[in-house]
Amino acid sequence: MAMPEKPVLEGLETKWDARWETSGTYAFRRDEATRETVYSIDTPPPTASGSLHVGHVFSYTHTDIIARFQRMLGKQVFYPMGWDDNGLPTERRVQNYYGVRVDPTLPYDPNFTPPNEGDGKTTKPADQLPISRKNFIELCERLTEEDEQKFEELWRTLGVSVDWKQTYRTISDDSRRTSQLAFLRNLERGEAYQSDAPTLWDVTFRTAVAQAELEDREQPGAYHTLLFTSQDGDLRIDTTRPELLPACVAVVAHPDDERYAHLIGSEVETPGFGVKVPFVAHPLAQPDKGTGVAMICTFGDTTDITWWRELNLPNRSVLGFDGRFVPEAPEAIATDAGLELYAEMAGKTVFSGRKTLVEALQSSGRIVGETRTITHPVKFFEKGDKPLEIVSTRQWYVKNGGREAEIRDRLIELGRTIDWHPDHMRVRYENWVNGLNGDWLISRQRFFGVPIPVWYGLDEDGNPDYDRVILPSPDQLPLDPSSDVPAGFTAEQRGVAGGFVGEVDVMDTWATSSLTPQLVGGWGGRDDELWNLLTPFDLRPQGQDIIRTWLFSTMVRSMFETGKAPWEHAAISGWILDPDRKKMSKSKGNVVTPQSMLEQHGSDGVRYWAASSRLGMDATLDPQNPKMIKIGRRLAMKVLNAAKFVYQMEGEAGDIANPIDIDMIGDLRDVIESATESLQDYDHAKALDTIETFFWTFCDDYLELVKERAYSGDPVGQGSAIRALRSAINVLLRLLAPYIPFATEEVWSWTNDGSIHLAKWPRIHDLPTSAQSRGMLSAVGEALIMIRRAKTDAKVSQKTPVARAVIEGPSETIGLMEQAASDLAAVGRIEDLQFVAANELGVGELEFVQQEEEASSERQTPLQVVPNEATPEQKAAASEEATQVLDLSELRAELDDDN
RNA sequence: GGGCCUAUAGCUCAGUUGGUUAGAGCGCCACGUUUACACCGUGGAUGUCGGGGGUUCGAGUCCCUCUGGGCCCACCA
Repeated sequence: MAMPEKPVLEGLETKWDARWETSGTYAFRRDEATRETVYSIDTPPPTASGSLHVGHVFSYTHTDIIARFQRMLGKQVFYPMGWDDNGLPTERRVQNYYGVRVDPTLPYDPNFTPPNEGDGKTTKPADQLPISRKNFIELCERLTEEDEQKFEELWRTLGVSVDWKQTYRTISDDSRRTSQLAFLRNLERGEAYQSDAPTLWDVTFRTAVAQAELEDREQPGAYHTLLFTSQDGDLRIDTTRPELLPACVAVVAHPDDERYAHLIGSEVETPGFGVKVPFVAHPLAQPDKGTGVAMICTFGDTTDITWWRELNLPNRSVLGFDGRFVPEAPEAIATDAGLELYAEMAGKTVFSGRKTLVEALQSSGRIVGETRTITHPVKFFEKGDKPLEIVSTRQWYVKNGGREAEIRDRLIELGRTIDWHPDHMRVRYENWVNGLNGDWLISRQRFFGVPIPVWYGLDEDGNPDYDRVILPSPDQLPLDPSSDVPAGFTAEQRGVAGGFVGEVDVMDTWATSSLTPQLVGGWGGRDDELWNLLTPFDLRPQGQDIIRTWLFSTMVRSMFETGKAPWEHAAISGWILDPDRKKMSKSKGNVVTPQSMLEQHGSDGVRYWAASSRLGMDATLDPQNPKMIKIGRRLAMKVLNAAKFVYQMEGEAGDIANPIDIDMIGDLRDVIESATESLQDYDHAKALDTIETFFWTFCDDYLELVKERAYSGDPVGQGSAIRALRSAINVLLRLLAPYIPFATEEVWSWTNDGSIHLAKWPRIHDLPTSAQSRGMLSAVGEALIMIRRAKTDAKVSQKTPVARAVIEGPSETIGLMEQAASDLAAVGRIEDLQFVAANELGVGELEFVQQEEEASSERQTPLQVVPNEATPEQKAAASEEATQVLDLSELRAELDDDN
């Protein structure tokens, strides 16, 4: 391919993405693969309905660098891409985009067309058109497909070397089948079970949520002091949730609290409702909180659940699934006044129920003192807008060690079998495992997701008997129990006494994405050969925020299925912070769209920015001034230009004979060794630093130094230089290829047929000389700097000819410099270049060294070259003197004569 | 309350098992258009290594402690 007159970065993304696609550059060549030669990646599936942000670009670049490195090492890289279309984000987006909502009672309409087709408007639920579940799911599939197209375009622009034939969607038939199969196997082995128990509940979405989906938010609240009645008279109890008083089942104090010891075992009466409840003791009660006595309600918080369980208390729930007080008062409320009070609260929300109760008790004098407002952390569903309530419902769970120490220990053990990058991320995993307080709740009362594939038998009254679980046969999968019929039944028996009813819940989105290795790897009899080829996967790359969800849940599923960890390495990327060191997020309005970033600065530049951060380290990005991206762009540009410069040198490559050429290649050998080692250790940033540092030295010093010789016509010197230059460029391109794949591929194409990304990673025995570096390049670089500085100090062009120059320094350094004397003289335009050993004190104790200043009096163009070790005073003196005697007009004249 | 990470030049960051005078890039200042590169080149200035204490011949590095920043978990009466 022809080398362009003036190489540019613009357009390289489109050009090369298309060629990589048609050439199948990144295709996984299965027939050529064995487990030993495969490098398999368990790529994170981005949420299809979200938008990609710079954080994605950041972490996917990290993964891509590893993928490209491994590919160049000769591995068959299995690098798939998946999309997570399950879950609430999709559901919500579809509701708003099409203006619809699910009504599960409606029949499927095959000719349905959505009322709206546009993004950006949030329609109110009242305006949304009710449609059947199946129609809704079809819309979800349609919209996510459109989203996935956009995502793919972005990844292609970024140069992520994914094999686009290896893609999966978590809503596809295969994925649903895999997910349901894995669930049924968990069920078969007793790892999945259903239980009717208090559950954290989001009243807006009307679904149960799992521990991993919780987050605390600071909320305003208020302490009220209620007066209960004990055998001693008034008993003061502080609470922030007075509205749960009708659900009060006991009051509790710490067993060692002497103030209340005599009351333990007695009964007290609740204010307003007149219910007698036991006074119990429990170590979780904190004497210093409030009055030291707490009321136990079903259920105000998770501590209530613990008390309720451990103290074997009755359940008097008052909040319904909609977060409102249920119509019927708990049976324990028997007084007329109590029933009347409850009737006022029934049907109200938590907020107005509280108001009603507080006003009633204040007027009857059973709330005393001032209410004290506070702010305190309250549990929320991470995607929800209202505080979670706790309701008792039947739900499906998968064991995760939250209740069994033995499972926890195995999970910790498996976590130690994988290499974490960085290593301390393992601690986060272990902290999470050790802090679990319940099994994994996988059922969700939602519509879009993978259905739980079971039915229940109906008794003779037509009520479901949840103990009679009817299971499908594996060949029925994937299935939807609300439309499919279990074996041995007919469709007419659905909902009929003695018949069956389908489970209406779907699985948590993590229940499917915890199976990404299985989804993409052909598990479950779909492709056993592939599964054996890929597992355990080599790499799980992901963000640190989803260690507790994705990483953990994948580990759980793998432990139950295989008894092993699903991967050998986990690479954890950090956050993107804005200039104020805040995590970037949509709600803060400080996000930059990756598309605009890539368009504006080019993919190689953006990749460079991402690559300069180590795994696990947060990176800053100032969208107004993306410094690192600009530097990356400059590097890519320099690669194009330096390579072009080298390739346009005419002349035959000869043997590497010149000492400086040998030494440069020797330095390059060290770079290859160091960069390879870093990359094998998943330290892409360190490798890049090593490569880049050498590359700039190569351009600024070596290339400048030898270019005169490369053009000289001296067959030996020229041949050596050209050979060295071409070898070095060739190696440097390959070293940089994982980082800046577009610029390097462009340059590679000028002199090669195949893709650089399928070229072999450089090895030291490929170099044209096996000699070790003696540090000549850096010594000569020093000399170059001295010469340049002298000219800069003299305020003359670097091109200015010099009659005589003397370089001083320690004899060892001088010796190295001397071997490049002719190159130095050529680049410095020095007629008479001499080297003088300075006294032995040299390095280390410079301030005592008296440097002799050399000056040529000939032709009155003195150039003083002062070794870098000189003190600032000496430098100043030298420069001053030189300036004084310098005849600039004469210099200019000489320069003009040259031209 | 428990845990993890982090603090080095104005900014973003390197700094290996402790070892001469702590580095790079950006920015800044000065100079310069040279057989590729103005999306450019050359050179220069820039530090209480967050504070305090300790170990050591020697500490940015190891230990203790305090402080700031970030994150996770627990608490939620």
